Amino acid sequence: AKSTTTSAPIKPALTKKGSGSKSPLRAGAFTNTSMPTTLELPMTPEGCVKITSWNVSGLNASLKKGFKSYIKAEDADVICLQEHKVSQPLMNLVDPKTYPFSWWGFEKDKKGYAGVVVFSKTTPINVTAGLPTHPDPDCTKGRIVTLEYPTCFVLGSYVPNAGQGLVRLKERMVWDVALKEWLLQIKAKDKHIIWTGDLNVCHKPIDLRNPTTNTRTPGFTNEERAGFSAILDKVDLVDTFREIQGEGEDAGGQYSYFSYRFQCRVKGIGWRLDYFVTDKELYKDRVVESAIREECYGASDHVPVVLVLKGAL
Amino acid sequence: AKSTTTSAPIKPALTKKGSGSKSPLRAGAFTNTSMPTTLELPMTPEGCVKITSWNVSGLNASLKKGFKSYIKAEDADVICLQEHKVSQPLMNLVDPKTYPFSWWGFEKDKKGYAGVVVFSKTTPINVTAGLPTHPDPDCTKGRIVTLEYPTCFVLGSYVPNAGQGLVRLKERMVWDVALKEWLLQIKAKDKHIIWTGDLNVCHKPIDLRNPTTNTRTPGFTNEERAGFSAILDKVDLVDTFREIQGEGEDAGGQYSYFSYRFQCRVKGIGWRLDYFVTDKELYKDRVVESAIREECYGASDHVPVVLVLKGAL
DNA sequence: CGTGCAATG
DNA sequence: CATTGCACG
Repeated sequence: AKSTTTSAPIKPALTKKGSGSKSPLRAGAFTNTSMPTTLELPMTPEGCVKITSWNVSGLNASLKKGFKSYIKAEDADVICLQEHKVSQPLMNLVDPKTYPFSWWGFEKDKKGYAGVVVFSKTTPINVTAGLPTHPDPDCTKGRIVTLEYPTCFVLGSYVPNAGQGLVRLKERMVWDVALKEWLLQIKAKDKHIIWTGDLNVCHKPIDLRNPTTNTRTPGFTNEERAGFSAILDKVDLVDTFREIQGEGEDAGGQYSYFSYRFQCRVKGIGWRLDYFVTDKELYKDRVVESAIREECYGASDHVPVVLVLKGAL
Repeated sequence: AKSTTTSAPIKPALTKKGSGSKSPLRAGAFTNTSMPTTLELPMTPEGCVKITSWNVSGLNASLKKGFKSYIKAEDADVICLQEHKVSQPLMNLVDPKTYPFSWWGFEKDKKGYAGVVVFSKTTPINVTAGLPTHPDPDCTKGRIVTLEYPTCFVLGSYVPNAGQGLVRLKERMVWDVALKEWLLQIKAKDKHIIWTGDLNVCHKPIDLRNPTTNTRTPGFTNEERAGFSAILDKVDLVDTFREIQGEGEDAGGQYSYFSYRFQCRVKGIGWRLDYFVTDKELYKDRVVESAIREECYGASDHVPVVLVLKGAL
């Protein structure tokens, strides 16, 4: 499954690639609607670690549609999954020898809803379930986990959706504030921060295909965008993918989510909802690549995103 | 779709056929699990009418699995369907020119549940929705309709299931009594009676593959069997299929329902739940055939049953 | 247009 | 092992 032909340079992503105009379909864009039968992904470069984040939109369904082929092909050091939607840990989802550490989070009192899980090749020093700074921390345990490694914190998260008609926009804003507080608390511990997951926000117009018609759609309201901006500003973090790609004319058109409805995938109508957000030092000194695995569509309505870092976690 | 090669004799079914031993699979038994791609069924004999009854287990699903090919191949004069599970009439389910009459019954306050519908080439004199003799007649309108034709009443029905753990066995017994009363009322009008549908009962051990292990399973309790017996006795009706086939060693093994579970279809583990029950005079003088369309499996967990009658309705 | 659940059979 | 509606996205 793994390609042995690629021996990536240390900073490949910093040479922008795969981007294109905002025209209906970027040149060479992927429009497959099911997982490719053979999946070859670049090896993790020597001396680097790779983290992947993927909203699987239901593990049981994803398993039938190529989940494992992606996991094997990517061979990430840390795997963060969102919306597993199972009510018990699934065994042998990943090879337990390769990933001795796993942590499952479940939504309180709502079976088959949300849920995050992380796997890791190395065992973290410490694990924090949920958002301790949230007014109702118990209700966040299915949505976020903080893994402490020697050099950094890795946060795998599934940020609450504001809901149809924005009925849960207030709860979302409460979450954003609580998360900001939590990030400030762990930042005080003088370790690097890697915040990943389905953040359920498009930060800027460049991050979705149709910004003008979606200003009151969950994920692109001013409130959510401001909430995200505030976190980046106050905690002094950067959106690694955007930082690398820039905001120029040719930087758009790469998305991590394509609605199952209206044939959005084939039409290239997507949203960038899945991120790797890091502190600036880590970004500057250690980030090698921040990429969207757009070709890995079909086992979910989201595709995985990956971050490659120099050094160890 | 219709076969023009068959010119059936007037009383074909009275020569028993298709029956066999109760051994795991009857010789020549159908074990297809999806609708046959080409479906040829005998034409209605000259001077006869044909009625079909079919529990479709969800019309929308059935439509995707060959519903229309059966309807066309059978070309019945009256079509009685049960468990349509839609909340509004579906248009063009059958050709409205061929079947100018239709009547839809919906379960009160329970969308996507039960529901009967009838189509007829000739328009009945009178239509009675539901069971007027029932303590709560409104709650029976999704389950039974009585069509009055010049020479007979045709009742299309979906008899309430006693439920898991027999939690609704009492309601079922109330229904059975109410139906008996209703049949006695219409019998007083000196017309023939044809009661059809998914009657949700196996009358005798011969009517299901595993009688001994199912004495407390809904559909084969003493209470339900006695309720059915009482109707036949008190209203003086006969189970046409059993009357023709008899109760001998070779008469079993023909079923109208095969659970989706446990590969019952392939194993030939079935139940005869769908009937044509008539008054004895009609049976003696006019019934030509009472058959189970066992080959028409796959668009539902039930197969259609048909009755062929001499003369007009 | 998908995921999951719950009720129903 | 199917069907449906529902909540959610």
